[in-house]
Amino acid sequence: MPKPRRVTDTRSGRRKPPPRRAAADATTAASGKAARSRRTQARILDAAEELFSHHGIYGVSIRDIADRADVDTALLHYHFANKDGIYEAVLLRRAGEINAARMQALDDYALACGGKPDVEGIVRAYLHPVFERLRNGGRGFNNFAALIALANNSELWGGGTVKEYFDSAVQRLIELLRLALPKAREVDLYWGYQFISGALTLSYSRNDRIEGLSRGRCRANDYAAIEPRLVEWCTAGIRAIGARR
Amino acid sequence: MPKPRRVTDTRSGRRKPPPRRAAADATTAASGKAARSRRTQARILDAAEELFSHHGIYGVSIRDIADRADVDTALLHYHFANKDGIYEAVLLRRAGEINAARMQALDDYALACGGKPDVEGIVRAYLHPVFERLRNGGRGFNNFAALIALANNSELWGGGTVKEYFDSAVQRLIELLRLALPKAREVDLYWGYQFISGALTLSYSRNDRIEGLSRGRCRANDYAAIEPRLVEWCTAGIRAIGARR
DNA sequence: TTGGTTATTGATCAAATCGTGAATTTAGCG
DNA sequence: CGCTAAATTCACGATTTGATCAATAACCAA
Repeated sequence: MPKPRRVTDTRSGRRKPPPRRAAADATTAASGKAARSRRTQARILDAAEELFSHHGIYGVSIRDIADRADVDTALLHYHFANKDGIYEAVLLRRAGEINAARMQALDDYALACGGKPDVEGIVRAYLHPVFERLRNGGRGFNNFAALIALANNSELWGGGTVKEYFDSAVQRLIELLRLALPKAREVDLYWGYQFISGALTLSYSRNDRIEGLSRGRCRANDYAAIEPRLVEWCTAGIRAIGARR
Repeated sequence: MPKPRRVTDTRSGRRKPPPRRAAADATTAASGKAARSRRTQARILDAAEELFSHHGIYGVSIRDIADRADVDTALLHYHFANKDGIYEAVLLRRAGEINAARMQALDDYALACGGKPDVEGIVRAYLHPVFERLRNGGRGFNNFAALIALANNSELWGGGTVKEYFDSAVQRLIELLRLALPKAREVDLYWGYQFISGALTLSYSRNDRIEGLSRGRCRANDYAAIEPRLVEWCTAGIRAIGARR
């Protein structure tokens, strides 16, 4: 049975000298001890990200990660204390960045529309940063996204803490929708977000079903096909749901 | 590492006398050896269903299931050969029934509408059987649904085989949508289904986020609130996406 | 060079896990 | 009743897993 979840403060349990990444300068210098350390940490996280996204958190052992990253298992404990630490580090590495990008896109649009946002523009701003990264972010981001999809539709590890990293952008999204649809009821907007989230999540999850169903006419990771359709879909949905009485 | 996935034919690997449920009569007789056997199997599956839906497949051990079902671990091997067998049995127990119900609902509507289906009616027919069971199917069905949500947004065990149990109803759904929207393009209907599926899946997954986001104004399992909104949402979305040029 | 700190490895432990085969109970049948 | 086969328990072995500790390698500063 999974040991009692202790999502908070896994890091404090560490007994070995903690790596102090804080003091390191922002330069991605290719030499030096600190740089090397950072590189191995990244390699470990890349391996963990990929394996976790495929097999789920409990389906991957510390040894699996160490093998794939080509380091000793003890090194994982040295850098991340324990398995929880690795998992959290994997999520935190990208969560902040993507949320910030969404926030930025929404703010940009809020400015550009001159106080008169419309649903389609809002939805597009909210969705685009993710699709952009799905297309150009390399395999790493796609693994991360699949992992998020896994965590999002379950209460597996990190269920509590990590999801909150995305909350601020969601609140901003709803705030803008309120401006665009002043007559819509509060709860309807929240349900609308829930539906957006579900469709988006499935888009980047590891789920090939549509390929079989459509007999190859749709490819599951054809993000260029998905993005515009999802924007139209959500726009129409929100307008419909926002018109409820 | 998760042992090499062998989703197909886990049952054949069994080395002990297979339980022959085929010959059993349909009566749910409360006495007799076969009946007792069936009851314990059901208890095992109930336990497994609940645990799997919470912790994922790799997060649950055979012992966990045995403890909760209050039987010996060896009995699980006797009835289901191994962990894969239990997992598949959990899914198969309900997958056929829910798919058949959906099929029936779609057929009923196709008849009732007199050859002139409209999007809203189709969507409602497709969604209703699930929501009905989410409300009245007892905790067991809700566990099953959460497990499906988990499997649907990942490629964990059963990813290949089991999902296909739902395919026939989906094909029927799309067939009807084609009638309702003769000008829509094929691929757009498939993408539409994908978006429906995503939103629906998130609805019955174990994901409380909306409760925090809405500061308690929406409850994640308030299916009476979700169903009508989801119908409106999907109807509007499909119409929009079907009007693409 | 030397010495100290950090990063990394190798060997190993205790606990947990899956699975098995022998033993025991239970139910039906002549 | 007594026999047989199915259902269930008991005890155990092999392997895996997360984690630790001492020992070594890499780096850097004096």
